[in-house]
Amino acid sequence: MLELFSTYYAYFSENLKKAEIRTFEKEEPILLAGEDIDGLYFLLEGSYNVLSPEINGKELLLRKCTPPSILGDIELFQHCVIQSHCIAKTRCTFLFITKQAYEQTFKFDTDFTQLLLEELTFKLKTCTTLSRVNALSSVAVKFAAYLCTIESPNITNGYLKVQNLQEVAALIGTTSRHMNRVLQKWTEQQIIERQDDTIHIKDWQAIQIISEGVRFV
Amino acid sequence: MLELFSTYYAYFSENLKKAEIRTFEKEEPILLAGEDIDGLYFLLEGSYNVLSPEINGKELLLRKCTPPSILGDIELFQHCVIQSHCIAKTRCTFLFITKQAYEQTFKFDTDFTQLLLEELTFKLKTCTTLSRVNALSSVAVKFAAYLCTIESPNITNGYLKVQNLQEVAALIGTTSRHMNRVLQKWTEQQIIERQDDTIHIKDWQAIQIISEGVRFV
DNA sequence: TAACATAAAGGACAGGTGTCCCAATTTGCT
DNA sequence: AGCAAATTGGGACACCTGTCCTTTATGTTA
Repeated sequence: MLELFSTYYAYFSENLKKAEIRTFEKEEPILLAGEDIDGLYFLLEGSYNVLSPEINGKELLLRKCTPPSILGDIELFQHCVIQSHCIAKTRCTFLFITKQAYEQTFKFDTDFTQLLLEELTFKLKTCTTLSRVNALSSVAVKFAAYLCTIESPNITNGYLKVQNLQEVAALIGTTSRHMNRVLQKWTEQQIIERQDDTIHIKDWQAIQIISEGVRFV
Repeated sequence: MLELFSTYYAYFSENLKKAEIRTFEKEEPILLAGEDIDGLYFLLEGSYNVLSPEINGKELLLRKCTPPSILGDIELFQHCVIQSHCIAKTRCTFLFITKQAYEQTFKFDTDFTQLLLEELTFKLKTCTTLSRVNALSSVAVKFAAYLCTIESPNITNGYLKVQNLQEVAALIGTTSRHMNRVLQKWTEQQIIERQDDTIHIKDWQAIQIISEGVRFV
């Protein structure tokens, strides 16, 4: 974290008095759609999910964020209320600067604005991909892609603990009923095995093929 | 256009020697996905569509752009090839600056970077909406939303000339077969009337209700 | 005008997906 | 341990959507 701090926010060194640290616990909401925001958040450590506010009862995973990642940019520059829910998935530490600090100081710092531009273009690029996937891919593809995306942190030896099937369904914009159907089919095809609240992925390669290379970066 | 020029790109006045004008005719490709880009384009006049490169034969309307609008930002900051097709829908005039001019001059201009930040956050905001719509809305909703989006320029007295149903279908990520189905249903419901290559929208309010407020801004 | 090529509309069918609901299981409480 | 409540998995059904293919309309050439 210190390394990240020094390379990524080097210029904060002299402006650090204008920044503060904010921390959120696992599962804690960081921002909720519709509320006002007071500044920019820079994720130093931890991870959070960005979810669209629900539409006909379904929410949708827009993005999974790990450092470096910035929150509040849309709201700051578009002068609008918070657009999406942001929920801490692990304990999150942010460097926070106020709108005023941005307007008075950081706005004029080329390194800082470059940082914002890089982050925003990254978000836009991945959002474009997601939009296309949402438009043209089936639930099976999205589910497989979801599994591939969360693979590393949550899966041990191919055993995936499904925390909450409902939630995963909501995340990819479908119903748990349909998730069960997909799981059933994969079970028949010997790709997975279900036991209690765990999914054992027997044929990881098959899942990767089904995912068509899609990832929720 | 002159007004736009002066308010929007005021600072170009002294740096204008670093910029050039580029023009594209109606239907002409401005940028094609996969190619390299050489700088930033600022739309002064005209309109163009941004389409995702096709996936299983379907392309997808990502954005309809009118001034002010910027092209090449993702590619410049993410150092990647062009992400989407950009096709002129009417004659387009751009102010163009090279990567080098950006790195050497404009990068250090606060007004300029603010402009980029505003444009990028705008794109990101609308892209997020689109992503959600693509994930959770039916073809009927998207088609109605499309009609509402293009309403003003293309529709006179509720008579809409369908230039090419195939194209519209591709734009919203479906098939012309299904478009016909939707049109058929709307005809039964007395919402529209088809005659030759024209759609007469008899009940514009119904279309707006079906669109659920979605717009392809 | 006849014959052919092309494009558009729609019928038939199959598969994906959502909704509703019930049965089985798990959970929680006393 | 036993019962009530909540959760979960899955059956039945309907609708949305894509694919394939036939029919009809349009245009083109000899």
